[in-house]
Amino acid sequence: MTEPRITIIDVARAASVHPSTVSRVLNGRVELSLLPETRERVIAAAARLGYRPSALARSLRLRRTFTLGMLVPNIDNPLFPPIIKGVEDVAHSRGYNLILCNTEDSSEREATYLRVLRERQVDGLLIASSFMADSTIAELRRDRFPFVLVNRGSRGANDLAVLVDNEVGVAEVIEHLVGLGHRRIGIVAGPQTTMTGQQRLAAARASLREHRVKLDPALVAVAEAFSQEAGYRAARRLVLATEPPTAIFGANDLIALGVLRAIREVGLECPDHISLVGFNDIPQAEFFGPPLTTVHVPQRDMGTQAATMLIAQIEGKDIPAPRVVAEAHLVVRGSTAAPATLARTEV
Amino acid sequence: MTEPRITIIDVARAASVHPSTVSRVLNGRVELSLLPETRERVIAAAARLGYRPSALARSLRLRRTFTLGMLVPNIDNPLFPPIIKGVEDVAHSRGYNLILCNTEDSSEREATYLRVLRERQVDGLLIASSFMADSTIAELRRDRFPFVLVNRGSRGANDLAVLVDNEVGVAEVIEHLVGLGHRRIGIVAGPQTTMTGQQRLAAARASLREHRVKLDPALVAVAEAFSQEAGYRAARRLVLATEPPTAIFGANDLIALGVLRAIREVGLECPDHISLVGFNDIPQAEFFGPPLTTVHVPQRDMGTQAATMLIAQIEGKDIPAPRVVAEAHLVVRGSTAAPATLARTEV
DNA sequence: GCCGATTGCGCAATCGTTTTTCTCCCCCAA
DNA sequence: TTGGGGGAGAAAAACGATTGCGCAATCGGC
Repeated sequence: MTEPRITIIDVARAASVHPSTVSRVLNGRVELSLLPETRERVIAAAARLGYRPSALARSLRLRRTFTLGMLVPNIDNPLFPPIIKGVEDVAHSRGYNLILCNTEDSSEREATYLRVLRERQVDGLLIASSFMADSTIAELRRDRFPFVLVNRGSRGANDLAVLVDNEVGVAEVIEHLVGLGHRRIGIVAGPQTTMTGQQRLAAARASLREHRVKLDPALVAVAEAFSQEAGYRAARRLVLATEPPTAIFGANDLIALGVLRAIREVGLECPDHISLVGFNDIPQAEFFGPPLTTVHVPQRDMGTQAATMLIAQIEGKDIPAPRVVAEAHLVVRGSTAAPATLARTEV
Repeated sequence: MTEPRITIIDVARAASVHPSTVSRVLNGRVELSLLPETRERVIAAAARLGYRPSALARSLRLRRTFTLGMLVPNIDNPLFPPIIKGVEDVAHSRGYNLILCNTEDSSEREATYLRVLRERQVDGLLIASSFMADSTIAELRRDRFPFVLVNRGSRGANDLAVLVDNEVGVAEVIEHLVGLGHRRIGIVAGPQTTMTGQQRLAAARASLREHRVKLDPALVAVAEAFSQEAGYRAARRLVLATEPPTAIFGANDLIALGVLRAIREVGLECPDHISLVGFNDIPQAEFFGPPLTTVHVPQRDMGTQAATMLIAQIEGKDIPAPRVVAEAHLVVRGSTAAPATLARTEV
């Protein structure tokens, strides 16, 4: 730390060559021929001195950092870790590093991080943060800064993006609930400031309409975040309604957990009194009590695809399609059942 | 991207001053006096041109990156996200960035990442990765490279570390189980290549001895990782024993989930046939079916403490104590109950 | 009106690489 | 003997910032 850094110049001196020669040897450049003996001398000297190249100086000169930045809304949401792992896998195997930034759903932090990442000259950006203003994205687009949107769309026509098929996923949810006999279905939507929140709510509305099931406006609540707490707060109104729903669809699994808490708090049980469905199929969903019926999305895959697309863009390679839509399918577990009233009439 | 970068020189030209003046204005240096008018001209020019300082060049010159590196064994383990958030909070508020690296429990990846982080000249390191060889840590110590261990110890006497009080936590677990009447207690330990794995197993043995409860060697299994899958594989032997345990302690919550799966797979129920306890109290533990009895550790706090210590060390400030031991206390939920046999005799 | 202090800013070196261009030297052929 | 060619490595110019030092110009004091 305090002792002077060993530079390429020290190595050059130790090997009695010019620094530029050291650089060539260590980077394995073949354009210029080198005596095998010189090469060995340099390598030996570098090893002996414990030379560690300065990525900083290298990046400054190369104008390339081999670093990717990733903006995640909330790492506490178990949806993201697998995505991050996917990204990291690809990045690592292609020689890139990842700087991860947690925006905490705050657009102020988003802005700060974005600035910092650009100042640090990351080679590209993965944006999973859904609050980010479209204007910010437009700026990136204008600057031709490489980026890929993950799990969120943009108004920009052909921004690179890896999306989830919210329509199909939500349709399967509604289909399942209606099929079980539910007619009084509640929805705890995600924040309507996010595209995902909007899409899932719209898809639910459309799907209900298609099944000719009326959606009681009193049974629609909007959570201010994709979190358990927000889900809980939003759900309270639904479970306390004079005529509560027999099933509730939460816009993601965390919201669904909040709903579950609200259900229990008023002395009801899931799925006996109210069925519950989430979205995302976070890693522990099958262990919940009851095991959560939810929509599975290929999390890790989304990460690897996004990273692959980003690196392709950075390196100027061809990108097959600007947007990848990941399949989302319902996984039926224990949190859904036929409505109690129906069960009763059937008895 | 492709268009030439706007540098401090461009700003200087636009404001008709020398680059050094621009630097002084933008860094708010007070040693040297500047005419307010000049200052404004520079600021205006910088804003007009959309000047973005190069963190790379700055770091190179300053020999300081204002970046922290963090090595995490597995971001999939819900224990870590809250810790990471704690770290990030502090880092962010003190003007530092975080590079997060997921080592996947692979010492090879650990080594690679460590090298990369040092080449990138991070100012300090948070090490939560528990596989890391002591020799590697010794090297950091020898180089006087700032680092803080998180959720793991080291043989090095006074390395900075934020630890969990495994002894007390485990003692409470055993006390609880014994108090409920369990005498046939199984243990699924964590990898014995990690200090945490060793400590928790040793603490359990000690605590059982203290309560004069014999530990049947047939009821001790070691998981090769702190993961659900590893826990499941290790637990199968226990639940298939001729005389299975009436309670099992899993070395962390993920292992406990694996145990739960193994319990169910042989047609038993938790806690009716086998009680289950975990460790860490990961965020969704209370929603599991049954809600998991486990040891709570102040995750986010550990992160903030570790980051605070690291930054203090980097900035050469005083550090109150080299190691902080976070309290760990049992949280009783639904996965533990009196043993079935006992219940029967009591009836 | 002169001298020294102070103010305001320019100069140039530096951080550690990479890469293009240049030089030197040796060998061989005419 | 001379000129050309090519192989091996040296020189030097970037990359974009920071900062100790120095130099004018102004100001105050006597």
